[in-house]
Amino acid sequence: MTDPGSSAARRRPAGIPDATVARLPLYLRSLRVLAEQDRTTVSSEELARLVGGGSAKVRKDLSHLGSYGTRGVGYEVAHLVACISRELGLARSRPVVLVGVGNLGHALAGYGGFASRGFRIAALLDADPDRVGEVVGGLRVRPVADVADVVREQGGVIGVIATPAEAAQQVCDQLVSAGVSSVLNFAPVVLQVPDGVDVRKVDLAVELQILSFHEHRKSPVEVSA
Amino acid sequence: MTDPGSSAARRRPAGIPDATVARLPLYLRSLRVLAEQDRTTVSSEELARLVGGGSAKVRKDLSHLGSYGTRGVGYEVAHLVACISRELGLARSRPVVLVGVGNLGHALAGYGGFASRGFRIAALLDADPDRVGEVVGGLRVRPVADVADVVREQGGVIGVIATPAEAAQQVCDQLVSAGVSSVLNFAPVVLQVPDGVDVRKVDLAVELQILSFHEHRKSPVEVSA
DNA sequence: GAGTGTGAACGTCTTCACAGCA
DNA sequence: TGCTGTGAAGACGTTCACACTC
Repeated sequence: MTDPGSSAARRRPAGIPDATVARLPLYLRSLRVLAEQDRTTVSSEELARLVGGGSAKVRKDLSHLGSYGTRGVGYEVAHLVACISRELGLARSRPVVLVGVGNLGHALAGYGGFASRGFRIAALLDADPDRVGEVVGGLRVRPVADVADVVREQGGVIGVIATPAEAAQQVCDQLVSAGVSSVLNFAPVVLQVPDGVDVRKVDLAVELQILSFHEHRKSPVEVSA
Repeated sequence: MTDPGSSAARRRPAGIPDATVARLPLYLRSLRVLAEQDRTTVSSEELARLVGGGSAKVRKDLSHLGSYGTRGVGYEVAHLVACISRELGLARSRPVVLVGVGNLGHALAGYGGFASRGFRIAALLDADPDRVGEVVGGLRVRPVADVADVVREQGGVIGVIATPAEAAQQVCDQLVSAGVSSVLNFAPVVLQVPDGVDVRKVDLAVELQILSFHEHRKSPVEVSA
C-alpha cells in the first residue's frame, strides 16, 4: 500500500501486513470485552476462538506489534489494548466528517458505536442546500465546502460519504482538495482519487450479492424447462 | 469455502475463486451502467478502469464464467449482465429478512438500492415486543420467530442482522434454526454458527479503524514529551 | 491490429511445526 | 509443562507475457 521503506517512525518494525491491520480492530474489540470482565491475560488460543481464526495467525499478527506476550502465560490484556489503540492512531479520538444526511447518514449520525470506539463526528455536511441548517443528532448540517475549515482546525480527518451515487464523486473531490486523505464510501460507485488517498468502500448490495452466490450454490434453484 | 468436488452443477467449471466472486457484483454494477448507455460491448481494459484494477484480472475473472469474450472485440454487455446475474443467483429477486428496526434497521429498510439490485425485503423482524406491530417502510414489524414462516414460504432467504451487539448471537441462532444459511451481520460481534452457514460482516467502526491506521501512518501525530 | 484466454512467475497470506523461554 | 515467537512449507491471488483468434 505505502512503500515500507519510508522513514517516519523508529520503533515501528517497518510494515504491518494489510491482512493483519484489518484484523487489529477485531482483536481490539474482543480485548475490550475481556478487560471489562477484569481478565488480565489471554492466550493466543482463546483470542483466536473469540475472533474466529487460528492461534498461529493471532500470534503472528501480534508479533508485528513487537514481542508483548509472555511464554507459558499469554498476553496482558490491558497492554495489548493500549498497544493496538496506539497503532491504529486512536490514542486520541479521531475526527470524522459525515457527508450526506439522508437515510443512511441519519443512521450513521445516530450510531453510538463510533464514540465508544475512538471516533468523534466533527461535522455533518450535505451537498443539498435545503438540508443545510437542519439539526441531526445535535449537530447542525453544514455545506460541504465547510470541510476545509474542519480539516484546518483538526488534523487527520476521515471523510465518510453517505450520499446518493450521483453525488459521491463530486463530494469526494471536494473532500480531497480540502485535504482529506482517508475516505469511507457507502455510495455504490468506484471513486476516482489521486495517489496517497485511501478509500475503503462498504456496499450493502454487494455484500448481499456475495451471499446470494453462495446461497445459490447450495440450492441452484429449479432450472425449469 | 465449500469443497469444489461437490457435484450439483454440470456446466459450472467447478469452483470460482472467492476473490473473483467478491468482484462479480462490481462488474455487474458497471455493466448495468453501460447497458443504460446503450453500449453493447466492453473491453477488459475499459471494464478494469471502471472498477479499478488491471485488465488481466478482469479477463481471468470473466474466464471463470466460461469463454464469453470475442477476441479483437471485447465482451457483449447484455450477455455478461445475464451471465453474472445468473451466477450470483439473482435470476429471480432474492428474499431478505431484516432483523432489528433500530437506527440502522430503519435506514436499511428504506434503502432503495436493494430492490434495484436483485433483492426484496420479505419481512421486517424485531426481538423487542414493543417494536412488533410498528410499520416501517410499508411493512409491519413481526416477531423474530416468524422467520420460520418466511423460510417455509420462500426459499433461499438471506438474513440481515441489524440488532444491538447483545442480541445478535441469539437472533442469529433463531435464524439458523429456522433454516437460514446466509447471514449479513452489522452487529459488532463475531457470530458463532454451525458449518454450512455463511456469515459476512460489516462493521462500520472497524472500517474506520483501518482507515485510521493508514491516516496515522501518514502523520504519526506529535508524540509529545 | 485489437483484444481475449491462459500458462508461468511473482508476491502475499496462512498454516504447520518446533525451538526457546517463563 | 504451557504458550509464545518464527522459519519453512503450502495455498491463494495477482501480474506478466504471449500465443491465439476475430
